[in-house]
Amino acid sequence: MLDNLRIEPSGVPIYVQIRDQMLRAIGAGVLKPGERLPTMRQVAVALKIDLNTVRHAYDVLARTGAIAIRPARGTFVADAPAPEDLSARADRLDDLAHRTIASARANGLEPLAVARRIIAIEDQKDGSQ
Amino acid sequence: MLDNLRIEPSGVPIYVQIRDQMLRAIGAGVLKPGERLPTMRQVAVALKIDLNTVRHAYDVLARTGAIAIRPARGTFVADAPAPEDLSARADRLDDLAHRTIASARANGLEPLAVARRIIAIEDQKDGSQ
DNA sequence: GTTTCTGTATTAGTGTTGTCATACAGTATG
DNA sequence: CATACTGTATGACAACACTAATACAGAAAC
Repeated sequence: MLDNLRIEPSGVPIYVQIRDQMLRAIGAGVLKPGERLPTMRQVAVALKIDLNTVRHAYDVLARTGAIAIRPARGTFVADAPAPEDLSARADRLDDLAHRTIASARANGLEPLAVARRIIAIEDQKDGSQ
Repeated sequence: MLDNLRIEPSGVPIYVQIRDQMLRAIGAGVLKPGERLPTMRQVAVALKIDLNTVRHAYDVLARTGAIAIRPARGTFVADAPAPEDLSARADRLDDLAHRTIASARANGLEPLAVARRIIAIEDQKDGSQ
């Protein structure tokens, strides 16, 4: 897990990059429910960033229920995958939706038009499958 | 037009509120292509905000081609976009849609769910205005 | 050409965000 | 209890976003 972590100077906040990679690892099953995550320090050292930056990422994940932080013991992938995963998922969905809307507006596009386009693209894929 | 402008302390930046209301007015046909917008000062005075805040909003609108600013003469709703603009616009729309789909997939989300969420958020905004 | 209207530019204050260095406190193991 | 691990907390910093006060410059009308 640790070896797969990467951060790049893309303008995207480091803690967001970590958060996303953790979510992906959990979603892909690389990290299973109950499994222990790399410690904050391990990540900090591996990526050469500050401990608090990792903490920030873990905090967000904990707040959305994706992981459980146990002080002085470590952090673990949340074991109740059903409800917690759903809420974390809803948060990510909301986040992506809002970012897309902001992006659309910034480019003079109608958010609704973007939504319709996405639906059209997806429908087309269904037809060809 | 001027009378319909409102800003509220919602945490949303003032210039964004103005920008959105202008975009809506243009989209709804309240402001027609070629028509003159309220001057920056008129808006500033009417809303009791700074001239530069209005300028910020107008700048964003101008950068996306929604309006045309003519120094010392006023600002005007952009004429109906040329065919090339329309196709460029379609390209940007397509691009954003695809990027959003990719982003959704990378995060284990259903693109269609994101589209539906965008629609829901936008509908909610309409209702609250 | 003076006045009065337009948008433009400069500068500054305020708050938030992202990151970091450093010190702290709880847990486990011997 | 000593040690080596966990996560936690505090304070500082730079960068940025947002808003504002103020002064500038071009166009138009008289």
